[in-house]
Amino acid sequence: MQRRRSVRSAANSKKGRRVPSAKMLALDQLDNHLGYFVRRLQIWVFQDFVDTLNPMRVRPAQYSVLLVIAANPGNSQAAIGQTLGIERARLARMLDELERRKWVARANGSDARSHSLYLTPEGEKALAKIKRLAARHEARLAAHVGVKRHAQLMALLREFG
Amino acid sequence: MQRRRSVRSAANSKKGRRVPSAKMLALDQLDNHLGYFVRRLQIWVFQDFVDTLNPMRVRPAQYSVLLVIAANPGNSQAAIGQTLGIERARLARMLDELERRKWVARANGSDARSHSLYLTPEGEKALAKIKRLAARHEARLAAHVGVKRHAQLMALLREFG
DNA sequence: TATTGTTATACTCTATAACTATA
DNA sequence: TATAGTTATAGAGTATAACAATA
Repeated sequence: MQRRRSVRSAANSKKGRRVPSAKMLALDQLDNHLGYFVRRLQIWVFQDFVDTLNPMRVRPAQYSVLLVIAANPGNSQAAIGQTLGIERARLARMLDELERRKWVARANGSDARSHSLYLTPEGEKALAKIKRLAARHEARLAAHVGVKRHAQLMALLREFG
Repeated sequence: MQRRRSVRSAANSKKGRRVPSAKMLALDQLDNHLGYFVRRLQIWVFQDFVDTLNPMRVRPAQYSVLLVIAANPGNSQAAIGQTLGIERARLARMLDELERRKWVARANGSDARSHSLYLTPEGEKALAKIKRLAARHEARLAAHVGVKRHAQLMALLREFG
């Protein structure tokens, strides 16, 4: 269900196409758009997260869902989705996958329309491993942007929202 | 080819499903991941960009390509793609679309394998309008995160990447 | 009537592979 | 043999709509 390890980490490998020393062109107005830099950083983060978490085959959105279920057991799909900004149709299919892997269980709540979400014991164990890998990713990210800049960015973005 | 104006800006409209005052759950470790905040901000930026640029039907990646072609006329697809980190297969199809709209022209370069990219006069005119809308988006973004924070984030990210 | 969750469709973006035509 | 560009396929993520069961 998941793509195999990214080739990025194996750049210039026997199979990989040689990457010529990137000719960088003028960015013009792009240099004045915060969104451009945010996007470039976000792509790096996403890629490194996927590579680092590859042993557990977990993607960023799945990780966020597992964390929020673990921290708020018994909540509905609607609550999880609203917290993380994940669309309910997408979350339903994501939970199908997490349930298939026996990490998450959908129980029946008081309101018969909704499900109460929990991690299974197996899910708790998996999440412990996942958290260790996620911490490793975060350390790489800090090294990538610079430890000081990482702290400054974190402070600015956290106080914002 | 492009989706109609997002419903987000028309939240709680007659057709839209009512959004209950979002119940926010504990984020746990997510609060220590820079990538989480970057991702949330990136989603806002992307959505606002698409909404603001909707009159010209231009998406962020298209905008970046138009800008870089305009600032570096005559370059190859490979050079544009490397500068912006856009995969060549994706760029080829994006240029098909921009050529179809008569904004971009692919000329033959010295090397018969490559194309030299230019904006057409029509493309130049369109880009002028697009730049005005993009500036409006950037002002909204600054208001959204706070003008001071916007400047701080810009400085941090620009000096980094 | 409104909400929760589900299924389905369509489009964007990313990742790959295979192909052509050149070099 | 390698490069520039194209075409094709698959998966993730997002946006919508429509539906069943329940409130």
